[in-house]
Amino acid sequence: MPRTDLPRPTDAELEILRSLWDLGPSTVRDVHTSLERRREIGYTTVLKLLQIMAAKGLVERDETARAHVYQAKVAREHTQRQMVGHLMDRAFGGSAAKLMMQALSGRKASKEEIAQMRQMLADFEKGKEPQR
Amino acid sequence: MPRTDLPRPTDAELEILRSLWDLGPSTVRDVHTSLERRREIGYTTVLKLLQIMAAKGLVERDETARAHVYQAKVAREHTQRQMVGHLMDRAFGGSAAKLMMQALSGRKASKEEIAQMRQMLADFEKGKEPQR
DNA sequence: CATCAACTACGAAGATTTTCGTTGACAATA
DNA sequence: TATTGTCAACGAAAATCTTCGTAGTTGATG
Repeated sequence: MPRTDLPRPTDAELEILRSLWDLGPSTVRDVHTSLERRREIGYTTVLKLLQIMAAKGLVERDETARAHVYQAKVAREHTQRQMVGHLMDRAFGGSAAKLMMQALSGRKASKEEIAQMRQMLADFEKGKEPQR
Repeated sequence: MPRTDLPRPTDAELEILRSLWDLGPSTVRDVHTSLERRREIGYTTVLKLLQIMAAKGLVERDETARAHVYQAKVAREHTQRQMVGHLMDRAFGGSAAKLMMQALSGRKASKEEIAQMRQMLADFEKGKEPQR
């Protein structure tokens, strides 16, 4: 199984992935409609990006119907892990604690979020892999 | 005071900044020597990057001596916050908890680090701004 | 069937980033 | 002083990323 690690998505690619993760398998039209709510972007731009992403292996294409159906081939969590790992290495010397410090700094985090994080730490210490 | 927010550094720029943060004010030669320990990179490449970064305001240049001396104009913590904030927004829907989850996932974090994080959460809840 | 709408493929322009070679100035030194 | 080494400036190639126009195909509709 030629499971080379897939490349980190670029900014524009991440936007697309976010749509796909939310929408599930979608046509170019679907993705474009979804993205256009956030910003102006041409239909063929989205098409091209999806084609490129298919070539890279980031998405999968079903050509059965005339309007091809794309779906994310990388899981949201996998990509998140990949990206945060990259940042942690390059900007935080690999320290999760420092990363977290700056993540909280200057932001408001809800009680629930704090509680969630506390729970996570407890679980993690018990050797549980973080969920989701 | 025209203090517009400085741009996020690119990958190569971040590399340079890491050197400058560690070394303090340095000549191009210093930075190049430091970077070359990690990977092959031409001297003029580093020079050019520093020039670009000076134009962007990411570093400051002292031209007094023949060999100009550069120093980071953005603090490490500021840049870290900026970058992690960006990632949190674009890939984690703004959730620090989710970010942290993936940061821990699949990694080993030391007892000390966990304790540190726990302390941070406690402090944060008390309204303390994270330190450093 | 002729027309129109929706779709993919493709090329390529534009923007940004990364890289380095070349040039000319200056300084150290033989 | 002639030579050699170090430096900044600059332009530009190369690589990557983003954007979209145009062309051609297919399916639906009058």
